[in-house]
Amino acid sequence: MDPRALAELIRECVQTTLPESSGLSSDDIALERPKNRDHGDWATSIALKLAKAAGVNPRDLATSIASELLTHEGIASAEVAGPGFINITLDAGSAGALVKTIVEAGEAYGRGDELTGQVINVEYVSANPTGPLHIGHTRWAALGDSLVRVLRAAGASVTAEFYINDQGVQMDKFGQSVVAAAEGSEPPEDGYQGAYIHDLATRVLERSPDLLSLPDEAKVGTARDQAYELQLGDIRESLERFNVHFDVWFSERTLHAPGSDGVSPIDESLERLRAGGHVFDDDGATWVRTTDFGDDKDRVIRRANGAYTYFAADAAYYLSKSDRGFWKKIYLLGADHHGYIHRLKALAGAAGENPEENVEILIGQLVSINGAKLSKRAGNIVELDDLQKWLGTDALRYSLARYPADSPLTLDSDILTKRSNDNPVFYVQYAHARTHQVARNAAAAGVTREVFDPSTLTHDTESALIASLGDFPRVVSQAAELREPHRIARYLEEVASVYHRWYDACRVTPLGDDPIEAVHGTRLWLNDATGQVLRNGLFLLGVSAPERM
RNA sequence: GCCCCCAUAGCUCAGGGGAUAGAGCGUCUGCCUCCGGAGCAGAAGGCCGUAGGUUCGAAUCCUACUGGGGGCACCA
Repeated sequence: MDPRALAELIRECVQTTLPESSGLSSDDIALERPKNRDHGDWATSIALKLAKAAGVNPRDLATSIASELLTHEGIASAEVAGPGFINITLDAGSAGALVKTIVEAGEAYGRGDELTGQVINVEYVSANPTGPLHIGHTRWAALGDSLVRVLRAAGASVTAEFYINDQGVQMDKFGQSVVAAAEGSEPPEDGYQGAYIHDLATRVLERSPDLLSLPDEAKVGTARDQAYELQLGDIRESLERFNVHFDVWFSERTLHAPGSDGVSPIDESLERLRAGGHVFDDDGATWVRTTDFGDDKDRVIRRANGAYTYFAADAAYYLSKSDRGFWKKIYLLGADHHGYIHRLKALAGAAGENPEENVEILIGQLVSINGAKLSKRAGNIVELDDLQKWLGTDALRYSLARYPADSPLTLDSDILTKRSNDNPVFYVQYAHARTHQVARNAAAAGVTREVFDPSTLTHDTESALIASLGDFPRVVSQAAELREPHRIARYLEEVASVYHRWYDACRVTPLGDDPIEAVHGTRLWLNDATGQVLRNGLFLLGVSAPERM
């Protein structure tokens, strides 16, 4: 019996004992795994929750529900504890049936439909194409990609998008910096520096040998656009190597570019906002009254000199996402961008959407790492490429996805480079490799999955492992709803731990010359189910699940 | 000044109202005659920043304060 079925059963029992609770749905049944295994497979506090409104004693209500539960098949025990908890133990056969379900579902196990029908755009990383990705981008890349995977697992239709800030003065500075490197002259003030700029200059010169003989304006423009293309290509390659995939690379320039009618998307979006009544002119400039939607000050969208602000591009970009059919726009931003929250929410309001529902901004705190060498190449930052070569994709992705985004994080390089259970990613991957090793050994010993008798799975570690595997769908669904992929990692560590304990206590392959019995084949199913769950979970984190290590 | 985030074991961190607050590291003690010891079992270590409040019940929700991080452009 899986948790959903159990929750439904409890709901029926509650309704039988307390008829006035007919409005209850199985989602209202708070079902949790007791921390202490002695308290059974599952516990519910439903009696505590309902007692007050019903005007009855919680323990009495719990006792009635528990005795009703006991009349149903599959429930081994239902005991009332403490103020009114009901501790439920499933019988071995009923609990173990889940094992076969998992193996048969395969990759689909854990996927759900909670978010089916939601069309979501997730924008993350969105680095300027003027230099390599650094450790901060790396955190959002790992987190964002995992979030996308988790949302998809929950049934959502998700587009992963990278917004390229390829317009504006910083791009010109970038071009000037490359020219300076090519000429061997001083870079501009606040320009880009580091060996990578010289590398880019060399590559640009290879593509455009006549660069330096061009007139100044064309020279900077050419250098800028060529270096931009090269740098963006490097960023894409870095991300693909990091197992992070974007569906859409959205160029800010396209928002500024006039269409055949001479009107740019930004021009058009300004008119749309104006038509909505949220635009006013003051002091020669054009403003959006974002204070109507909770912003702390109104925002200039077009300066008195006629130039659009960055906010104008934000607005046009937002409308583009809406026009492309995205019901929900999720932004992953660094802590230094939290000032954007009100502005983006206000844009949603000004666009006639619901700021609470259509925009979601996840602010991530800073990340740093002990023992990292700063990149001389890119000028004293910690680069994604260096981190990846140093720690490996799996360790890096896992350790970044393992923590919630909203707490500052300091990684410990000593632990990440170890190949032992100090290092959680190896602990989990090792458990997965072990499921394959056990399966190989079982096959060699003649144990097969022909027999499946879940009533033989009676050991404490077996009921614990089964219960743990049964949690996976709800963990995925929680991770999706809360936008917290780190829950997957924590869960996998739990599964790995319970699996190792089981492995220590229960053998799949009989000892010595002992005969092969039903329990061995059944345990092979359990072993394989565990491997499947670990594999499915690691996939959601973008981490490999090796069969041998 | 205003806004956002954080504060849990010596360290790095989990714990979206529930039972005795957890994991790994570090410290201490056990377990290799057989499926990988890259593992397992156990011990020690906590006024959950402070003070109030809500609740049958608060690390969790609310308020204030203290301490730390980040941010407040007609820059991009």
